[in-house]
Amino acid sequence: MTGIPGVWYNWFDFGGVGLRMSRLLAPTLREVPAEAEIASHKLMLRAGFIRKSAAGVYSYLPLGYRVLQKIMAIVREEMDAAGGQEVLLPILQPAELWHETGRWDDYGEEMFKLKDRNDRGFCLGPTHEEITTALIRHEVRSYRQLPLLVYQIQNKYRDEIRPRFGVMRGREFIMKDLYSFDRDDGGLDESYWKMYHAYERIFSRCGLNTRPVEADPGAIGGNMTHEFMALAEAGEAEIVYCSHCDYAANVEKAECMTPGVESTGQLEPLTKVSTPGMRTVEDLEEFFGRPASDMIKTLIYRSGDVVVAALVRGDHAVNPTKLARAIGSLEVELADENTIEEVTGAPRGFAGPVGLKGCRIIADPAVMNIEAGISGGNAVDVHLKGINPKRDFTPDEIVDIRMAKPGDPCLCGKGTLQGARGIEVGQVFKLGTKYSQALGATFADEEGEEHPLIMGCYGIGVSRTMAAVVEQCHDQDGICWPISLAPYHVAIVPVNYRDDEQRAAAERLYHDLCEVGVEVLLDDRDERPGVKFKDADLIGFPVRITIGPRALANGQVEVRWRTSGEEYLIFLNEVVTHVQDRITRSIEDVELACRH
RNA sequence: CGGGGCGUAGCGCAGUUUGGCUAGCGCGCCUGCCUUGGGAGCAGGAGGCCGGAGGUUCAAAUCCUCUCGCCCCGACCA
Repeated sequence: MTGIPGVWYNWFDFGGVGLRMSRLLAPTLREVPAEAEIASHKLMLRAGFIRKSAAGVYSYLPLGYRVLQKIMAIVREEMDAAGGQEVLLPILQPAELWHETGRWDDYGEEMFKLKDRNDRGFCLGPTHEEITTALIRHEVRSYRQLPLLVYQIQNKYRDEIRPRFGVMRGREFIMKDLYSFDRDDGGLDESYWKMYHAYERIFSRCGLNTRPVEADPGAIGGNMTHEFMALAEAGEAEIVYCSHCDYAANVEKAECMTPGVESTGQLEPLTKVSTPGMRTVEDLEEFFGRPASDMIKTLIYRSGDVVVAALVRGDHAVNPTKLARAIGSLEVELADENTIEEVTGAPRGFAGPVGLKGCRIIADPAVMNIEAGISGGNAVDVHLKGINPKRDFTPDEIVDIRMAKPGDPCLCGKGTLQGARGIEVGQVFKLGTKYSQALGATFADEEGEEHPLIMGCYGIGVSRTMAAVVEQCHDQDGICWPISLAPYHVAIVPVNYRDDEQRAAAERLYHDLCEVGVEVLLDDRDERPGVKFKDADLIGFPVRITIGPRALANGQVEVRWRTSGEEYLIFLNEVVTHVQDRITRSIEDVELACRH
């Protein structure tokens, strides 16, 4: 079969590279289904790409499945090019493995758990660290077999607290996971960056505008990780990036410069002030006539049995992820009213660091630069002013627990942090030995000494990537597929298919384009032209070739490019070569561009 | 899990407050005519356990109880 480079032909035939619209299962909807909120969800439903089967569980119709296949093909090419080997692993996984790593309980409610007829525990794999490591521990013995990179592209299952936005956050979703096994940190580092760069290529080949950001490793463990964020307003993640340097991070992790001392050189005496009913920073600003940056916000958090007071400047917010890290736990939550009273001796709104005894105190460095601050007095309706942190209290720890926000100065000292929202389409992790140790996956070095394998894991949300692309590539009329992912490259639209001349020209063009390997859909329906144009725009074919009476009389047809709106007439005898060339070139351009 | 909302034809909705006649409208679907450069027009037609179960009543889409499902906002994640 001749073909266009980069186009992946499935081994089970789609019925050639062409298809007639009258045969295609793509039920387009004029009206927007009530359940859809964001553009990608609406459009994927309306264009007949997906249908819902349960909350967070979707069927992919032919057009949707073709797009998925193309994404997977790109992922495969890049994983293989980076030395990955594809495997197929169980989705149904035995509970014992998950008990060995402790994640049967850690994963909790989010894991789909089930039992077989003999009452043995199983789960539907939410991820594949356990099963992969368990496989490798039996098969890899020697340093000579390293590094090893294995990956799989499969359905994963997570009983999400709140599935939403169509396939963006499903409970059943397709994910690529690659696991790297190395003998030492140097090897891991190499694997990590190999994947990092492969990800950059994958997403640009998919036509996605992504940005790698530093992230918090969270529950999965490990110590270094980047998330690949597709920039989009509908994104659920908040990121910041520097206007000057390369710094970019998830806000959960983001750091920024600690504001310097704006010294007045004058210390004030510590004074008690009666502040009836004033609980918020805003109340205090008004009452004292001082800016929020003079306030010491004191928030009581708990994590299990541990209670801590978190101190940040009044105009800053606490970053719970950083706070959790600071106290060495996975998560923290704001303490309830009772706990606050117990610890501070006052109701919520009057906590302060001076004289606070009931718990650990963690202060953000910015707090320590305040010279004469205001904070709660640990008694009803009492605040203290003139607080000098260095003089009046001693935190147990001074550590960055502040939520960075747009406008804050970057650590580089030159730029300012900008804000953006992103869809997390991929993540690369340095895992270390957490799983290899728990599961006893070791190798023998040159001396015959056993060591745990050093692991990394690297995920791509394949189905989510599809939604992210639609989120970035659409307009009022529908989806604008990048050529590399389009379910078909070209739609041929005869204005009136019943017209003999138009039909003959359309059929010939259809045949010729198929023959040179262009993926083409012929709209042979007996519909009025408006209907066919609307559907073509909605589905998002990169190229539309319209065959109408006027141009056809001159032996011409109209070529229109979906994304740019570029439109021109071309002679029938040139159109095949022309379209094939342009499509080939635009695919190759993207591929070349991401080779360096 | 907390808060809010919704389940009536394939899709979008009205009707529910104040129980009552054959359960409606638009889109889509089927048949015919007509029409063919941006979701045409006319005529005819099919399609409903009004989410489910129980109750109140002469009578329930409508009132009561219980249940199931879905959506949105929050805490989690590819």
